[in-house]
Amino acid sequence: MLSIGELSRKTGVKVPTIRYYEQMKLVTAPERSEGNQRRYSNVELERLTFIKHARDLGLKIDAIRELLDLSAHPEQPCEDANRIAEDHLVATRERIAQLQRLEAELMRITTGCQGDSIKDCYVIQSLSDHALCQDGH
Amino acid sequence: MLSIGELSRKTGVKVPTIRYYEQMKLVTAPERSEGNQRRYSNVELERLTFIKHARDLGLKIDAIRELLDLSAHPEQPCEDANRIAEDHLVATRERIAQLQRLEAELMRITTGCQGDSIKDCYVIQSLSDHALCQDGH
DNA sequence: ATAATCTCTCTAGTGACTATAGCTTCAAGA
DNA sequence: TCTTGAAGCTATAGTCACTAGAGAGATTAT
Ligand SMILES: [Zn+2]
Ligand SMILES: [Zn+2]
Ligand SMILES: [Zn+2]
Ligand SMILES: [Zn+2]
Repeated sequence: MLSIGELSRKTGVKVPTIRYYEQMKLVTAPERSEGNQRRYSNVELERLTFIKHARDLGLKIDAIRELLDLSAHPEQPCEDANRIAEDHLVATRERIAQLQRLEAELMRITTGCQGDSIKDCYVIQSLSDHALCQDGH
Repeated sequence: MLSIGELSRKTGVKVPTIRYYEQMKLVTAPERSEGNQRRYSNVELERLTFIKHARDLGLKIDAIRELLDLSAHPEQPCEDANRIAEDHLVATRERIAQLQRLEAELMRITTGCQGDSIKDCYVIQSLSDHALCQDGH
């Protein structure tokens, strides 16, 4: 049986975050010691490891909840799990594309200023006037 | 003189957001009509246009506040403005790089599943076991 | 036994908005 | 002028995924 601190060290999830996940019903409330402290078994260790990995990959809590529910039904088809992962991949790609447009614009802006005074600063001018931009953001 | 709705339409910033910016002291409280409604001049239109553009480029409110303060002193050197823009460019690039690592991992995961049942689902397995990943995230 | 560390609950704060409720004001048509 | 409907007002709470802090109690090591 693990204390919350030990579970935290093993998973890399911070102690207050574990308690937050319990509140959000992402993990079920574990057993308690005589003195009311949480005591975790390997089942919870594995579940929290799953959650951590999914969060690190950028999945939202709701998506993770769905995936956890699905993994509790091993005989069901896995199309829903695949769809969740694919949707997240698509969203990630869209986010990358958007950030790349911003990157191009920011590069143009930062390299355009010769470091004179504010009244001639190309950074300030560019922010004041979107017409100087190459792209629609 | 513009009402808040007209200002919203001209800038693309939603009405509640304009009021929020006023609360955050990003824009100063404008004049009021006899009936206590906000009335904006072109000064505020330009300022809000600047803010909108900076937000669209991903700058944080605090950075925008600094840039607005700087642009009020036209004779000062502009190195601080350049630094803010460059810092944001660096942060944007880091974010892109991180998302690209996630994208690669998600692509591997989503293409790895042949759509069988949950107990054989490669999506679920990958989330359970970071050792299957190619990269550290 | 004592000290150091951990854990408990509860509340509030973060960033940048968004939504709702219940009210008042404004502008335009009849 | 009266009326109606849109727009605006304030204040409060909700979003997401945590993070910080206070003040009390539990556990562990010496
Ligand atoms: Zn400059
Ligand atoms: Zn632009
Ligand atoms: Zn699958
Ligand atoms: Zn991984």
